[in-house]
Amino acid sequence: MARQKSEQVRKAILEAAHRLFIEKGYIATTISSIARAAGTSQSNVYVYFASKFEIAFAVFDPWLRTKIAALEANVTAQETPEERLRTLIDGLLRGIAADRSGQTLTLVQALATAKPGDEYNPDLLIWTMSRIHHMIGSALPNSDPAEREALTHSLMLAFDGIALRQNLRREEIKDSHSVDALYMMVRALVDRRALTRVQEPRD
Amino acid sequence: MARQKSEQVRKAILEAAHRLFIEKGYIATTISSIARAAGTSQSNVYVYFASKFEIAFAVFDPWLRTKIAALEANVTAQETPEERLRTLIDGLLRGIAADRSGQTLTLVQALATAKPGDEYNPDLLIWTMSRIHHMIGSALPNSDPAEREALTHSLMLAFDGIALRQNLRREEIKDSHSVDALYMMVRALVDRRALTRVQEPRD
DNA sequence: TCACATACCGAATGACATTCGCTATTGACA
DNA sequence: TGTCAATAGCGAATGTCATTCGGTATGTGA
Repeated sequence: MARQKSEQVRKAILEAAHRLFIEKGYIATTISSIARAAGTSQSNVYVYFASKFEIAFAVFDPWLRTKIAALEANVTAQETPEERLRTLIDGLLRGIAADRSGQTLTLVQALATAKPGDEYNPDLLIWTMSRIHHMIGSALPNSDPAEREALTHSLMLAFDGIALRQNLRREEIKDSHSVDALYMMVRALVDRRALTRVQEPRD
Repeated sequence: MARQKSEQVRKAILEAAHRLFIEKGYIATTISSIARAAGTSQSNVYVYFASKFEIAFAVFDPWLRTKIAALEANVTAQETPEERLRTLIDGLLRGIAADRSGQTLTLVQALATAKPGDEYNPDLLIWTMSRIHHMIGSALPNSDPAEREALTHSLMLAFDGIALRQNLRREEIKDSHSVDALYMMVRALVDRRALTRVQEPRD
C-alpha cells in the first residue's frame, strides 16, 4: 500500500556513489554529494539506504561479483594448469585487489570505519571464497583437499593484505614483489608434489 | 626561549591514548577523552601533536618496536631453523598482527581514515622489514637471497591481511587457517630445496 | 626584573552522518 | 472515481567530532 520506492532513484544513488567512491574514496565522499549527484535530497537517501555503510556494501557487492566472474572465465579459458594458476593469482591480486580504479578501497575504508551496528551479509564473502576455491581446483588438479583449502585461505589473506596497502601504505613496499613472492611459494608447493611423486611414485 | 613543553604532559597524553585505543579503537577514541584521561585540555593536546593521526603513530611506533624486538629474541632463542620458522610466523601473525589487545587495529584505522596531509615516517616500516628479513635468514639458512626477499614480502603482506581482518571481517574466515596455510607453503618451499638437493647434489 | 614566546584553556568553527517535522504522492480499497 | 493512510521526498535541525581561535598566565633567557 501507499507510495513505492522508485527503482530509478535507487539506481541513481548507487551509480552516483559508485562513481564518487572511485573518484574520492569512501571516506571523502559525503552523503550530501551522493544525493546531489543522484538528483535527490540528502535525507531521501536514507529512505533507500539505512546508512553510508550500507551504500558502500550495495556498491561493492555487484562490483566484486562481476570482477570475480570475469576472472573465473579468464582462468577457465587457459590451456594448462600452470597458466590457470598464474592467471588466478595475477588477476585476483593485481587485477582486483590492487585496482585503484575499483571498489576495493571502498570496502576497506567502509569496514575500517564501521560502527557497531554496521552489519553486512556474509553471502558475498562465502561466495567469493567458494569461487576461488573452485578456481584453485582447476589450477591445481590432483592436489589434495587440505592443500586447496589452505591455498584458498592464503589467497584471501593476500587479497586483504593488498587491499589494505592499496592506498594506506607507502611506496616503500612494492605490491608487485609480494604477488611474485606468493606465486613463487605456490609454485614451490606444486613442484614439491611433483618431486615427491618422482621420488616415491605411487599414482 | 620561553616556556617549554612538559615531558610529563606528553607522556600522559601518549599513555591515555595507548589505553583508550586498545579499549575502544582509534576511531571511537576522541581527542576530548584522551585529554580528559591525560588531565589536560582538548586544545592543549594540539600543542604536543599536530593531529589525531600523529598521536596514533606516536603510540604505534614504540609498541611495534617492542613487540618485534621481543619476537626476535624469541626466534633467536630457538634451537633449530624449523623451530625458528614456526616461532617467527606464529609470533608475527598470531602474536602481533592478530592481537586484539594490541595497537595493530589502531594503525589500520588510522591509515584507513588518514587525510591527504597525514604523512608518516617510513623508518618504522623499513626497520620492521629489515628485522623480519633478518629473522628469515636465521630460520632459513642457506636459502638464496631472492627467496629470503620474497618471504619477507609475503610475511609483511600476510601481516597486513591479518591486521585488516582483525575486527573488520567476519568470523566466517578463520585467521588460524590462513596462518597455518602460510606456514605450510613456506615449509613446502624449504622442503623443495631439500628435495632438489637430494636429486641434484652439488655442494 | 623584564619581556616575549608559548603552554594552556574555554569557546568557537566547520564537516559530516543521521534524524525530524512537514508536505505531497500514490496505490489499495470502497 | 473518490478517499485515505502509508510513505517518498524535502529543508532544516541535531549531535559528534577534529581542529582552530582568542585570550591568559607562566617559565625562560636576557
